[in-house]
Amino acid sequence: MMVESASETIRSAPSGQNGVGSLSGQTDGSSGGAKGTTASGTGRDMTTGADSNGEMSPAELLHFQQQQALQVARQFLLQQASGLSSPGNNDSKQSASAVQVPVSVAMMSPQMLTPQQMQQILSPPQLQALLQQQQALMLQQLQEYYKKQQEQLHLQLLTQQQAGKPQPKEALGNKQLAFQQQLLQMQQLQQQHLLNLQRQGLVSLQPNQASGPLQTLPQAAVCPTDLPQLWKGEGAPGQPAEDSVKQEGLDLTGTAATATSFAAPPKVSPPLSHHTLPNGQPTVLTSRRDSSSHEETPGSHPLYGHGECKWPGCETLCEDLGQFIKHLNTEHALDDRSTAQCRVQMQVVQQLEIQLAKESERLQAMMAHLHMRPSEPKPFSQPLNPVPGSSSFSKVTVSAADSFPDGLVHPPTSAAAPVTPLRPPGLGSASLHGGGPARRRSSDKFCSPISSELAQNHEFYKNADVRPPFTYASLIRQAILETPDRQLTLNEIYNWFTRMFAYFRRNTATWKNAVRHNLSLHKCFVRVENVKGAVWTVDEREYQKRRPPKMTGSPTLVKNMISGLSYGALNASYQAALAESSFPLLNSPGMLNPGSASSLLPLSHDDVGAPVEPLPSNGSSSPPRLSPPQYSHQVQVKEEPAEAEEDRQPGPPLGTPNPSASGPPEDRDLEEELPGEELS
DNA sequence: GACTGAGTAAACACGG
DNA sequence: CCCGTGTTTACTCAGT
Repeated sequence: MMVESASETIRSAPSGQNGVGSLSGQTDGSSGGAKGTTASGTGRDMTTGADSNGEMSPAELLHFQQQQALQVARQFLLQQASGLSSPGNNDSKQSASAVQVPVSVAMMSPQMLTPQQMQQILSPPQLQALLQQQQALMLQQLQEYYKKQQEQLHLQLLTQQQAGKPQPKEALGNKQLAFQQQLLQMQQLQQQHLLNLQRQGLVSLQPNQASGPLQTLPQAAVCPTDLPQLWKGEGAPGQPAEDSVKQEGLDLTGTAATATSFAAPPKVSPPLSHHTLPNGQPTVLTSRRDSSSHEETPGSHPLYGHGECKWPGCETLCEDLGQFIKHLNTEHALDDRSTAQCRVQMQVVQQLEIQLAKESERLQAMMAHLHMRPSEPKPFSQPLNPVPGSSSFSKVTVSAADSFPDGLVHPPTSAAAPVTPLRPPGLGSASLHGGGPARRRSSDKFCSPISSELAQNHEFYKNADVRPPFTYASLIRQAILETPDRQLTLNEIYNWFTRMFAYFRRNTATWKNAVRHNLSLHKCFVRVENVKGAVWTVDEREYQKRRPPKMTGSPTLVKNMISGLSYGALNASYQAALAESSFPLLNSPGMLNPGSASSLLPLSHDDVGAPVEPLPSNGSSSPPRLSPPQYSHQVQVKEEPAEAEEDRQPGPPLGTPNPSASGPPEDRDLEEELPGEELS
């Protein structure tokens, strides 16, 4: 019909979803724009020279860091007094602290400093600690700084690409080079600063310590490829955060990632007596390997790649794995230095994790923003879990959940998806299946409780001319239950439809007729003569009955259930389904207001009461549970009295064992209902 | 292929 | 007579 075609078009529109593209675009834009400098300019400047950069110059940064270092130094001295450092004896304390900084430096500044340079700087305990703290600070600063640079570069790259002139990779490489030069410069400044400190007696350097303090900077340089990738990963279109995480993990393979796995300080910090294991690997490394999937791959090692040692700051070339192992054992044995390096690496990882968390948060916020735009509803991957595999029961579940219009029961939708999708759950799958009149029965099965679904996509349905994935019955019921007194006139129902759904602002004759048809057809809708005329109410019991579980497949099972004699015969899957479907109900007892609640309760008592108890899955036979919706449905359908009306017979059901009353007691009911509904 | 739920269309009755 | 409301029937479609 026309309606259908209309919905069809609408569906296609949102499904086109170019959200990804826009998302990425925004990401890039925000990231780049936030920096406040023109990407192009920055990039070129960087190519030529470090100082021409318009942003915070390395010198400035260094100056700032130096000031911080002084401050930290004072703090450190105080801390030393309080014995904050390593618990071990004085020696260990000294050695540990003494090693840490240099090591970290060494591992961080591999590319930047030559071994000689690194050896050059020696550090006493205090300096070590100072540097360590300073390092943390600078690490953060550098990472941010570097990130900015990368953002700019990325932005520039994008800009140029958009201009149809794909920038040669060299350009980017040059920029990175320039940036590294900047870093180097900063390192040098830092070294000078350190020397000054040394002269002043603030610190003294030990010869055997690997590199100077400045190496911290390089740490960022070590990760230059990592950070940008991480950033790109999140910003890149179609590249979910997960990918970025993966990338990070990959990039940091052997470093950050692995370090994280064995980040437990106790393991690392205290110098262990034993250095190597049978396999020749250091204890620390071994443990790391063990936890790593890489370990399993013979001939590979997380710390070995491209023929060189990936140990932070090492890069020693190794012909093969064997040589590498040897190298590991000799150069990276479990000593203070390695331990300190691990610590530093831990810091790196922590920083990255923090950064990742931040970026993830941002990504979510961006996605939320984009998806929540009512004007541009975007299709969304099915956020709901239609309970695959239990289709026959899912329906019951839905209906049960539907019984709580107040929205107390929220489908997994919101929980599952970080962002509340505007796109109606049912649209993607069944509700909009093409062609023909809108037959959304299936969608109804898939959709979450109408109340929550509506609550979440309220704006969407309100503005988008999309047919809601609910049946007329469920919509009518929702409309009625939304009102305080749980009753509506026909006209009010009409109004609710038009108010809530843009879709129902057209073809009024059609859907109004359908509404009337449903009101009359379904027993769950009860017409009540009111002072002001006739109003419609909902009989929850009937509504629940309306959707008997698809037990057709197992008539015997149904019979068994009805008889109430073979509850134990219920197969596990069915019981599981019962339990599953029961949860929604369990959570939403409050949803029922006096009126509907009263009507619903009987149901639970009737059907649940006897039958449920035997069911182990639910564990509790507590009436409020209504756990066995399907079950109850079945029973009701078959034998339950049709007191659908106003459920004024809560007693009978309870008192008289309905289950067993497979016939006699409720004859009248059966006669009333069966002919019409079941036997028809 | 039968059964069933759902949507649509239409006829009809009734009362304001 | 028109309109809104309510009931009922018939048909079709889709899922099981």
